[in-house]
Amino acid sequence: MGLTERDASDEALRALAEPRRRAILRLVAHDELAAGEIAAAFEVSRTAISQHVTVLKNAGLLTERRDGTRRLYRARPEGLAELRTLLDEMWAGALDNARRLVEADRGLSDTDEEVGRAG
Amino acid sequence: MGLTERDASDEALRALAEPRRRAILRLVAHDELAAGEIAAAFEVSRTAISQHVTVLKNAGLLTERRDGTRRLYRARPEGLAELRTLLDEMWAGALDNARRLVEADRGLSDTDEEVGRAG
DNA sequence: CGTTAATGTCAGTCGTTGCTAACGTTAGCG
DNA sequence: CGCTAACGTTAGCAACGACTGACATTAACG
Repeated sequence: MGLTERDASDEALRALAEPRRRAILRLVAHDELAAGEIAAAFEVSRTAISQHVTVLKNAGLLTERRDGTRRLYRARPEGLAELRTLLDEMWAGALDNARRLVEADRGLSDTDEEVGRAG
Repeated sequence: MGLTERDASDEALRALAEPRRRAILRLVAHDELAAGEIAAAFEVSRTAISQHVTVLKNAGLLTERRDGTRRLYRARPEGLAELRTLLDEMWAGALDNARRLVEADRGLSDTDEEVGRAG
């Protein structure tokens, strides 16, 4: 079967996988900035930044607002929230696994598995 | 350039960007499975699965336990928690932005800080 | 209407990565 | 030992993605 997963969560997760895109997102999380201002914060060309911004916009992590020839961007909290929901789902599954180990530990003292260990 | 970010969060985020790796993670979130069992759940070769598991392990999202010639894997909740923390930081920034807009609507004026430049 | 400013888009290059096939490694069995 | 089973590892290839330079587009201004 096709493994070409194409939902919004996948797109947003893949967009966040890029360090440069995360930097852009942090930049526009505090203030609404124009494309030129964003590009000025990096050493790469404006073309690269424009493409990154397009990816972030398609992923629903960014909002575009036009003001004359300029285009202002800012982070979209809803997009981040969706990502956190996806992570929470996986986290719930892992927690279910951890709880199973804890229950097994109640009845058995032979196993030496460690769960929730800060390393 | 000096933008080669190499912390654990970056590695985990990039590991989760792959749909196949997310599927593996969901698989071992419910039960502890051997490498062969994981590979049997997909159409790709065992080699590909082994490499994906290595990536997930290096990202701190997986735990390896050896039993004879077999290697059992299960999800590590801490790794997911770190990712959620990273997302929460970004989310906090976006919320700060939203709160600023709300305060502006109420007529309050606040001092803004300069944006950190990369480079 | 022509010019400039701000920005997006296209084609091509190059590093990265997910994949397969072949080989190496470790643990159990006789 | 030799043999088998369950893995990981390496080399090589094809696809994807990030980047740059050149061109297209849109809006203000005289």
